[in-house]
Formats: sequence, structure tokens, C-alpha cells
Amino acid sequence: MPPSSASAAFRSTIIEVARDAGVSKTSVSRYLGGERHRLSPDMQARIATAIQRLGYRPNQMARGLKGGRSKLIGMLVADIRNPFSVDVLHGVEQACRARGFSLLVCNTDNDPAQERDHLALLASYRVEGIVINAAGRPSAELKALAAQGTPIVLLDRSLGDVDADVVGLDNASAIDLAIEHLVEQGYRHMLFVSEPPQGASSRQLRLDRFHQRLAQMPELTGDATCLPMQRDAAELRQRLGSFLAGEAQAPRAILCANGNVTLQVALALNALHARLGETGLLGIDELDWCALAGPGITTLAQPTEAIGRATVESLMQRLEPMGRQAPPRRTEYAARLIARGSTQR
Amino acid sequence: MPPSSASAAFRSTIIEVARDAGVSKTSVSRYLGGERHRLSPDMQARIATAIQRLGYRPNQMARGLKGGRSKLIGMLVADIRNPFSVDVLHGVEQACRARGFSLLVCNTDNDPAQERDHLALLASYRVEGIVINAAGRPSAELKALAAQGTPIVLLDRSLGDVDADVVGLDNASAIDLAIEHLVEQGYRHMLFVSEPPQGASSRQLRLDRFHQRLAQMPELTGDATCLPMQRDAAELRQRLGSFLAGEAQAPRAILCANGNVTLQVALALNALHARLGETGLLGIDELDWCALAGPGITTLAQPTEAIGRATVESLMQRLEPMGRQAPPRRTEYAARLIARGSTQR
DNA sequence: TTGTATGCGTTATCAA
DNA sequence: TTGATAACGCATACAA
Repeated sequence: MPPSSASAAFRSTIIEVARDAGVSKTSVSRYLGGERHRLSPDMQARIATAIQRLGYRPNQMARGLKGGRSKLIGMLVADIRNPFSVDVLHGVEQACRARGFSLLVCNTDNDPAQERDHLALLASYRVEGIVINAAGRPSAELKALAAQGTPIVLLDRSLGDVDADVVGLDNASAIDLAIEHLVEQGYRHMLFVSEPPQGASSRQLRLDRFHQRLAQMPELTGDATCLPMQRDAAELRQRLGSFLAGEAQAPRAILCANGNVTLQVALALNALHARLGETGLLGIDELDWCALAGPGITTLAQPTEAIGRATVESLMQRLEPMGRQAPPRRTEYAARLIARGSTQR
Repeated sequence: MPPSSASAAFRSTIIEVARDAGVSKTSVSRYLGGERHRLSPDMQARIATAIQRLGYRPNQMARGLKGGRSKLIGMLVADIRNPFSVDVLHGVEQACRARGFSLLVCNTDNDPAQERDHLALLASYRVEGIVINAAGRPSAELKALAAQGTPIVLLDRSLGDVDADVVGLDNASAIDLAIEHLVEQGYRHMLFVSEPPQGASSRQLRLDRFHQRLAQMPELTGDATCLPMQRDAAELRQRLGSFLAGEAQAPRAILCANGNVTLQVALALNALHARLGETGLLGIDELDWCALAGPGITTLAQPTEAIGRATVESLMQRLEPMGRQAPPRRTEYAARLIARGSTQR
């Protein structure tokens, strides 16, 4: 009879199973460790029954303590409320599961302090590898982890000083694709809106590339602006208002650096009663409501699940003894254009 | 010098710190366990230096194994891609942090099999409590956990057979509020759209209440339909099409059981070229793009962060020896109406 | 104020 | 085919 009458959390141990089955704990351990073929059928049956009866679950703490293989992967997400992050997280989780690993997810809210704490937590649980969507500059904890040899894969954002694989979007090509589409559709005056880079390499890369391309194309004029979103939208609205009211004659378009920006810009344009299409709008990151806003918002979709899977792929290679020393590798994916009414004049 | 030359993940232990500092491991243990006041300043300094130098981190596995207090809370989320879930998760995480607990998040994708696996995982890590946004019927694992005395709090969805606190929306009142608003706005013929309840109590409660209210109000006519979303939208579009084309003369409105439904319905209405407002639309769950779709979509917002915090509150009480035996408690929050153009005729 | 010894639940190394 | 026993890293009762 199971100890269901216990009022405090109580769980049976391998010893109790052994006693209940009338065998040694070594045998029970073997049974659990995939060495059943070395046990007599009779013993197997007795152990199975005992495990069932006691509702026994091996204690991972003890397991991890002994062997060192925790079968755990840690993941740090900069912003769990960002749909892009969640989609990638989903891919990472699936891939981990498929490889027999469990994923410990930590949200850092783009806060370096939380990032440090969570990193310490993951380290203390002896995760075998870490996927990190970094917030800001690399912390001492991260460097220590890397120095100790814990495999690390950087997601979306690379980190100076840290020698690790990076998986993410081909940011330069994405910007090229966006500008190319906008030009094709006849827009000639562009505003790039981003959140402040603050060490997020993908943001910086997109911003840089925008400036670079603009300089290369004399037929275009444009500007870029970096504003913290989330805040009161007044500043953004004002900035967009002056862009729309500017003296330039050319058709105008706004390029949003990520999904969060796209949302805020769309809200601001809505408040300004701008007509999408007449004012071009293209956002990086596909969002599930993009078809709903006005004539639909044109986006550059990232292959989120693929990115997630590739991340785990990289990590798994580093887990192998041979993959350990390989030089850092970048894996970049192309964005896919989803054209909608917001870039249709 | 730190062992940064090690190629494999290597971490120092308390023994190495003790040796390096020239003290016993007990002293190091005390230093870490918040008993520094009992150590001589000199020894404190030596230990601190050694810890620093070796980059030492206590092994939580060993700690958990010894004391039993893992300082870990586990959370099962039925659908990590649902914004409502993520918002609540965010609240739960904050509250846990504030109490000195870390949160282990597991996504179950509404799949009972994954739920079982993750539950087993959490149990094996000896989490001190579990927050669960259940997928389907209670599994044997969950019952076992509950029977063993692990405090459990149910989020949004209650579970037959499981004696646990439940925190969530006051579903009946929410439906009442929705219907009341629609009636006030002049709508008389209503369609309630939901995903199949399949054991999700909140879905069932909303559906039941809708039927009940409709029966009480002779001036109203209406119907309810349960469809799996995510699928191809054809079925939903067809269902909505026939609702819109029905012979009833009265103004029509659609009531969506949750955010996911709202999205799919909005997409379908868009495809059908229905004009929002003329066709009323009200959705449970506030979404960040609701202001953007046509004239804006009216919603019933759930106090997500409050729900998250209350959940942890309940859990913490159960963690106390005295709170252990208290009878199960329900905590229900009222929804807040956010009126927009979609319910403006 | 400091140190020694024991045990947490498991796996691995022996020996039988 | 099976079992006794020694670690794993830490906290704690006990001793000094």
C-alpha cells in the first residue's frame, strides 16, 4: 500500500524498493539503469512490482551527485513575453526532449542582475549546457562558466569576449531584403525604428546595415531612431509624426527592427490616423495578428523553430568530447518575406 | 589561478576550497550557510579569497540531497505560446524570486504525456511545490505527488479528484459581464465560440454559464460551438459564415472564450469581410494588438500578474507546516471590460 | 571559534 | 546473476 497517508512530502528510496522486493539496492539500480537483461525474470518482476507499489521515483539529486550527468540543459531568455523568444524556446525544448535532455528555462527580463542569478542557479544544478539569449554584456558568471568548459550557445545575440557558437538570423541579408522590397514597392524615404541596442548584437547589426545600405543607395533618403518601447508611447508617436509630416516628397516607409517595435509603431500610426500602405510599414518578426491590422502588415519571418533546433544541435556537438575544442561557429538563417498590404501603395 | 585551462567542465568542491583556505570544510560550509558571525574575521577572509580564486559554486544537488529543501518551485504550463499563460508565468516567477525560490518552468503543449514526464522530472528534483496549469485529466503522477504531500496549486483550471487550491478567473461573472455588455450595446443574437473543453474546467465553466444565461434571457437567442483552433480555419470560417447569414433579424455578436479563439475568429471574420461592430465581437483575454484590428476588439482582461502572485501566495501558505492541512481554497478574480469598436454598432 | 564524523540516495567497483 | 561497499558534495550533530 502506498504511503498516501503521509501528511508531509515523503518519497520512497531505492533502499525501500529493494527491501520490498527482497533484493539488494544494487539490483534495483541495475534495473533502473537499463541493465535489466542481467537480471533474472523473476527478480525483474519483483522489482517492477515494488516500484509500482511504492510509487518510487529515482532522486535526480542523488543521481546527479554521483554520476555528474544531470541530463539538464539550461536556457536563459531575455524576454519571455516576446513571441519570437517563445517560439524559439519551443523549438529548443522539443529538440532537447528528443535528445533525452530536460530544459530548465529562466527569464531574465533583460536584466543583467537576474541573468547573473539565473546563471548561478543553472551552474549549481550542473546543467550540461547552456543556451543563452543574452541581456547586455557578458557577466563574470558567464565567463567563468565558459572557462570551466560548460558548453554555451548564444541565441540571436552574440557576445564579445565569449567564445561560443552563435545561432540566429542573417541580419544583414534580412535588412537588405527589407530595403529591396520597399524600394521595389516604390518607397524612397525610410525610417528605421529600433529599440536601443544596448549590447544586443542583432539590434546593432540591423541598425548598422540599414545605415550602410542607405549610404550605398543615392536614390534613397532616410533616418534611424532608437527608442525604448514599453514606455509611454508619446515619444514614438511624436517621432513618427514628424517623419510623416517631413518635407520630403518621396513615398515614405517605416522599417521596424523587431516584433515589439512593429507593435508599438502600428499602435502609434493608428493613433496618428496614418493609412498603412500609403505609409509603408515592414517589420522584422512575423506576428500572428499581422494579417489583421488594416490591410495587413508586411513582415520578415524568422525560422524560429529551425533556429531552436539548430541551437540544440550545436550544443549537442559541444557535449561530445571531440566537439569540445572545435572553433566557434556561426549558424545564420535567412529571413522570409511575407508581403501584405502595408507595403502596397 | 583558476582552472580555466581545464577542457572539460570542472568545478571545485567545498573540500578544495577548504584546503586552499587552510581550514576545514565545516568552516566553509558555515561560511556559506549564513553563519559567518561565528567565524573569525581572518578565517572569513581566507575563505572568501579561496572561493573567489577557485570560482567555487556550491553544488545544489548535494545540498538538496542532504537537507531536503531544494528552494525550487515547479510550474507546468499547458501552452507556453499563449500570451495569457506567459503573463501569469511572469507573475509567478516574480513572486517566487521575491520569496527566495527559483522557478522551473515546463511547457506541456496541452499533451498529457508531456505533462506526466515533466511532473516526474519535477518530482525527481524534489521541488517543494508545484503550480500547474493542467492539460486534461489528472494523471496518476499528479495524484501520487498530491498524495505524497507535495503542495499543489491549480492555475486557471481545476481538476476533479485533486484536492488543491485553485486560482483563476471568476468565469461565471466574466460571462455575465460579457453578455451584459453585448445586450447593452444592442446585440440580441449571440454565438459563443470555444475550443473543446476536454477537461479544461475554465472552458467548461464559461460554456455552461453561457448556455445558462441564454436560457434565462428570453429576449436573446444564440448558440455555442466548440472547435479545435490551430487547425485549418475552413471549418471555423464556415461556421461563422452561416451564423452571419442566418435568418435571424436581430443584431449579431460573437463571444470568444479565450484569446486564441479571438485571434482565429478575427482572422476568419476578416476573410469573410465582416464589418466589426456591425457584427459584434467580444473576446475573453486582453491581447496587445486588440486596439489594432479594425475599430478595435472589445475584451475582458484577466488580472494576469495578480493571478500569478496569488498562486504563489497560496503555495507559500501550504509550504508552512500549519497551512498544510487547511481545506482547499478557491481564489477568483473578476475580469475587467475593455470596450472598443467591435461592440459599437 | 573550529574540526571530526556521519548520512542523504545513487551509481560504480569490487568480490562472490 | 547477485550483493556488499565505497564514493559523490554537502550539512549537521557532536566533540574539542
